[in-house]
Amino acid sequence: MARAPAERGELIPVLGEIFREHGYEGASLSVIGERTGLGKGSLYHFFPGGKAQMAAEVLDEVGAWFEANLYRPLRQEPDPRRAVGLMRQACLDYFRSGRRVCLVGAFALDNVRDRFAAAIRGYFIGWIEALTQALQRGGLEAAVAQNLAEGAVADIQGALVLSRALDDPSLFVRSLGRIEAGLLGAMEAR
Amino acid sequence: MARAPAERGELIPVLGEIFREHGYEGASLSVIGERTGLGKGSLYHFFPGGKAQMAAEVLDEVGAWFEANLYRPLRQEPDPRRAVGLMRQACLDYFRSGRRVCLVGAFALDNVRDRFAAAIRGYFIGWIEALTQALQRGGLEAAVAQNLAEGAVADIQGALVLSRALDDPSLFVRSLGRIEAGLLGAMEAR
DNA sequence: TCTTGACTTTACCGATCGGTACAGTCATCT
DNA sequence: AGATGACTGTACCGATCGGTAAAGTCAAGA
Repeated sequence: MARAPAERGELIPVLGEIFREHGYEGASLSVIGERTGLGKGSLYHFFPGGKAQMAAEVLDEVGAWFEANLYRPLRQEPDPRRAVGLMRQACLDYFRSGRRVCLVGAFALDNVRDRFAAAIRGYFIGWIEALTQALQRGGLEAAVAQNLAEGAVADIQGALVLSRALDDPSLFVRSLGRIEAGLLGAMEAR
Repeated sequence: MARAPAERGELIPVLGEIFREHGYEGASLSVIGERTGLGKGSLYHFFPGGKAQMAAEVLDEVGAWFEANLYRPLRQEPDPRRAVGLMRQACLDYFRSGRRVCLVGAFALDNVRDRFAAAIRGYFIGWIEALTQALQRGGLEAAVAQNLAEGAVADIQGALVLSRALDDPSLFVRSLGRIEAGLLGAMEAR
């Protein structure tokens, strides 16, 4: 960043990136101040609740993005095969082909999970439900669709872990292809 | 812990649990001291390299456990179907049916990844290679086996993330069943 | 009995943590 | 021009961070 943002709203994505890179505990106020170009005074003016409020708003924003760009298309796209394709593309974009980590997943593994349990839970529940709906529209039975959806979401999270562990973004891209193929195949088999 | 361990070796698993629960940055020396029952003096007597050495030795121990209880059986068990079953059971045991997080996966998402990159990479490479070998013994072509192995390891990591996010260990148990079935099915289809 | 050395206890170090207080700054409105 | 209020810079708070130093404890060996 290195310069002050025009609006408070522009601050949230920057904070998101900081939490993604450093984790909650690792994102110290000095790091945040440095990256946002804002002193503590300004930060506490915008976020009287301090770091916890910053993280909460970032989680909200992430949740809203996924709702608008992933869950809603999954629920509304009439062609379920196309819906799954949209999900794949949205993931590729959002996670920068595996170079970007899932903030919510990282928080889930961290000991801050308890503090943001509701937001974390809502993020994944929303994803699984939306994907389940799409799969049901593809002719799959509710229980089967739910199981497949859980597996696919878990697989995406795992692919992010693994591609970061091996420092190999292509693994994430490949994984997404395999996951999409698996879902399409299941719907194909009716 | 609450009491001093008889041997230094008994310290490592305790440290592992601490890092699993608090992450690297969250595992402060005061937390470590409290849980191990050891003061800073003792800790630095055993680990002159401080927290970094503790984490490194924990990673080594975890790596050794997986080598002995997962990778080696995967490579050596003559019946590949049984090998996959052993992997499932070992994961259920080690990850306490999803109640326990994968330390290496958590480190991979954390910003300490770079510091322990080699150990993290080795852990996952070893797992993927061993599983790939088992799948090849099951009649699968090298490239196919490698792809399936990557996917299975990622899926396990993702199941850990998801079951912790939803606070639902049963999701991990179910996922492991699905993963095993997928691998067995692929070998079945030759 | 005296010595040795592994281990522990305690006090301390400078740095940094999240957070607070408050005096400025500065564009906008009256 | 004067007042308002959003925003910022800076100094500071007590607590805690990772790490060091050194005196003290104590069982085993000579």
